[in-house]
Amino acid sequence: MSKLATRYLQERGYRRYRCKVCGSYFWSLTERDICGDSPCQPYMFIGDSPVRKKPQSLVETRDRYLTFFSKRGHTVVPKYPVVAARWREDVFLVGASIYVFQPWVTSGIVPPPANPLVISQPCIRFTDIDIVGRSGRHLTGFEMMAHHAFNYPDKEVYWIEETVRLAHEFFTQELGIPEEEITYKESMWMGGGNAGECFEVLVRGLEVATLVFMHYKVRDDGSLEEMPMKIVDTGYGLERIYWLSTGLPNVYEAVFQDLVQDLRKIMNIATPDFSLLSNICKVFSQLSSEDLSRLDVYDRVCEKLGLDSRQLRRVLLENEALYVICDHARSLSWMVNDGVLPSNSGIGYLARLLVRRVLRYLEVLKLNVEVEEVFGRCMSWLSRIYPELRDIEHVIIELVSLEKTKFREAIASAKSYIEKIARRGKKITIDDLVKLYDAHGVPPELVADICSEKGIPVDIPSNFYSILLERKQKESRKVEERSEERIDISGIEGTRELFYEDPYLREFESTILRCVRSRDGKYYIILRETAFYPEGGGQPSDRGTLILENGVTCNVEHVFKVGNVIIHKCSCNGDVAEGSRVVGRVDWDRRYSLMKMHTGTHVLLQALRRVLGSHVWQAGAQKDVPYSRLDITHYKVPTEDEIRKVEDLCQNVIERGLKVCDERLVRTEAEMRYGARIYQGGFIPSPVLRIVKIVEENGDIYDVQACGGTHLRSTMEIGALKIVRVERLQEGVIRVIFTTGKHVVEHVRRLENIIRDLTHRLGCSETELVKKIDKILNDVTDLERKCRLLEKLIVRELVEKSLRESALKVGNITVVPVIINVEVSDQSLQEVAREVTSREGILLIFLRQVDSRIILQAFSSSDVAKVRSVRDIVRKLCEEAKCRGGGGETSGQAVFTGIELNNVLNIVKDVICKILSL
RNA sequence: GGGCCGGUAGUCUAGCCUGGAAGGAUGCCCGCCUUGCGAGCGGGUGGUCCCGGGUUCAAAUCCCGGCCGGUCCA
Repeated sequence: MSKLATRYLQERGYRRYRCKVCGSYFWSLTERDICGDSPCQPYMFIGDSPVRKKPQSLVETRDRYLTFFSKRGHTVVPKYPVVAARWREDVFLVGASIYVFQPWVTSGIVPPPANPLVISQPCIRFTDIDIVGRSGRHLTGFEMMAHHAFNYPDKEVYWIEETVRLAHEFFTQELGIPEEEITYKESMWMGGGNAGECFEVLVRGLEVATLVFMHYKVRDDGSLEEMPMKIVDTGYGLERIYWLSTGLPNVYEAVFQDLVQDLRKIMNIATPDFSLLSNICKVFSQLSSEDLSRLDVYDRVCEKLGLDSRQLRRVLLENEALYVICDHARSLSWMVNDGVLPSNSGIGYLARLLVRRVLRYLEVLKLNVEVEEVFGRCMSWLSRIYPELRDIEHVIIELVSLEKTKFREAIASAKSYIEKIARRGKKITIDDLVKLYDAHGVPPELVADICSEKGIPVDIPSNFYSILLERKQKESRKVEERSEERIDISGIEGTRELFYEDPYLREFESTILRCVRSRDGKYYIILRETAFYPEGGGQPSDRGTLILENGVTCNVEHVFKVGNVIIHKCSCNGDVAEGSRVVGRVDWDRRYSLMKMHTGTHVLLQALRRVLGSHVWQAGAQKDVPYSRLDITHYKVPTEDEIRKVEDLCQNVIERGLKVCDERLVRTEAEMRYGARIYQGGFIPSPVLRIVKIVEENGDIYDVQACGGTHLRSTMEIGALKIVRVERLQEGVIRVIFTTGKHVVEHVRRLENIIRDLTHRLGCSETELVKKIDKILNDVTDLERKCRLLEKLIVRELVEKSLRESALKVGNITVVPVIINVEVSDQSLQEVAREVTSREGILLIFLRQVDSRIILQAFSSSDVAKVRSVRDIVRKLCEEAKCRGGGGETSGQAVFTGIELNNVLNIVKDVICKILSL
């Protein structure tokens, strides 16, 4: 008997059967030979929903779910961000509700926020992106509703029996689905590092929920390891359940109903016949993902349904585009709101992919509508359902617009690339198609488009994307390894951290627990307690001195943490004895500056969020003196006006002297109290978080973050904050360089010095600086021109003199040797040469002495080249004399070494006469 | 994080494979034609060929390293 057998289902009359199509075991009230999943059976609910107690909207479906479980002892937990990277480093996006609790809760280190709990968690998955809008049921973004129970060895909440009962009652009692419609298919689920047996809950061909009984950890090699915890991990597809209840032809029509209609209006697309859509969807439900992603899928389906594909292709493609737009707009706005902006690398690329796909559909369909308008409609619809998105509506539209511009540029450059190939009379090969896509971002559909416009033949293989994939897989990857300083810390418990107990402590006494001397003569000292802050969280370590009781002084150069032990790297003027008492003195001037920088970073980040939008998250930070930097997620370099607003807001917070305080909270407790916005500094590998808050006068929170740094008591101590520079670090990441406190004054002094220096050198006042520099630049250009004219005058004179005095006539050719005895630019020489050789029958030879070498430059008229090319002449010279050189038809050069200028002149004359008279 | 493509007058771009006087278009200035506009014709102007190193007699071109931009994939 299966591990998943439940008394509950058996008592209700459920029996175990085996699906004759897929071979899976499943439980059903009535006798069946098909499991009830697609593709084993087609959808049977379209136009005929089995849901008797229908919810009226998506929101109502979610509310009823949450209420149902909350009435049955579950605590409702608010949703988490979709960007999992904020609290874990193994995945980019939340792909299932359980991701929120991995690995801290699932491994038993941290208690869950409630137990049992219920949540509706937005999730994003890119695995099926190619068939979104087409399969009828796939979305990149969806809400996974879930009830979770965490069973500890000493405390069981509930397991399989109760989970199945709750699920069954939800579907039958809350939604009123007749229980003979529901089947439970046995399967196995893996994800996020855990696994377990599961039930797929199926209703008329649609999987509406998965009940996972997670009790394995997945090892790195893929094998399973039993966990001490047993976790009920369920997942109910909000969108699918609502779709089921509407009986509409596909999930998109159900979820995005009025938005789809609105888009049809502005895009001038006719509403298709729903019975046709229903038939299509039923056929699609039985196709594999691979078949669905084929370019000719619509032709095949029409054939199957006996319909004319030419007419239908367009209709179906238009609707696919509509569905893709709705889905992608929702996923994108979720991601942007959590600080993910379109970019060429990292997680940002996934956001760009969403925008690019929408742009691609609009471009291919040639719909007479701008993408800004389309997203405008989407955003105003989405803001009604997800009110937190209202703030970023304009952000989405602006960045979509930026992406559109880039896409247009890509298409333009593709056009010129294609034209170039056509101009050369070549055909467009698969290599070209790959290059156009890979390097320019233009998909083959659009290449075909451009080519047909220009009447260039092109053949696009229908398996283009699999060809691409094959090529990609050949590329290998490198792995980096880092080496760290290794100090033996065995037997030492954690160092007491005085800098947390009192961040203002600058002098302390302690005992040396261990001291290791390294090969380079540095001492690595471990104390029982310390006020020296170790490097971490973007704050550099403290410096200062340790003074031993025997008078030896250690200069603390670096401080770092290994596990819970803090290590001081020092250079000392004597031997350091373990057990000795020491007095530690922190370089307070530096540390106090760093505290101003750190608290300033929090003030600044919050100001940036408030001025630029809630999509702004910290992407990295480094505090330092005299300048610190803060990297933020944002899609363009902020304007001067925005910078000014941010600075003003910071100054306001500084002058109001807001209180800064910290507290230690268990991870889940902190998340519940303050939300995911605490994760600004990146992944923190600890079950307990130190929360740093800046609190307004009325008790509101100005800023709250999980942070391990040393902070001021009041923002007033920052003194002043000035943004020094902003720059684009990568696409979607902006670096803000700023300074605080007395370093602001020093910064101003540095600027003043530069200006003063300039005014002194230029002999003008500050206000005249720009004008003066303009004048100088103009003068320089002017002088350069005059200089060139004079150089040419000199060279011309030398040439004329040679023509008069030393030119040789060989047949019709005049050989003109010119010795250049003044320093002139190559450009002037060439320009004169061009003038002279525009006459017929001239062979001009410039000779110059440079150091011990003699440089020859030869230029000839084009008719001379027909007799003898300069290349030949120079070659002959090199045979006869000690020189190296070469050239082309009408110009060339050679270098002579170890020979006098006059000798060179004679050899040159001889050789040229000889070769020209041959 | 990795791969690929690119960086040449104010702007767009050819040349790069196969090293040998940096070319075209557009803009700008002057002149001519025209009643004027538009346009056309002629002349002129504008370049650290992204930066650094190497190879070479010679590098925009070949090699190595950086910077910047684009793009695809995890």
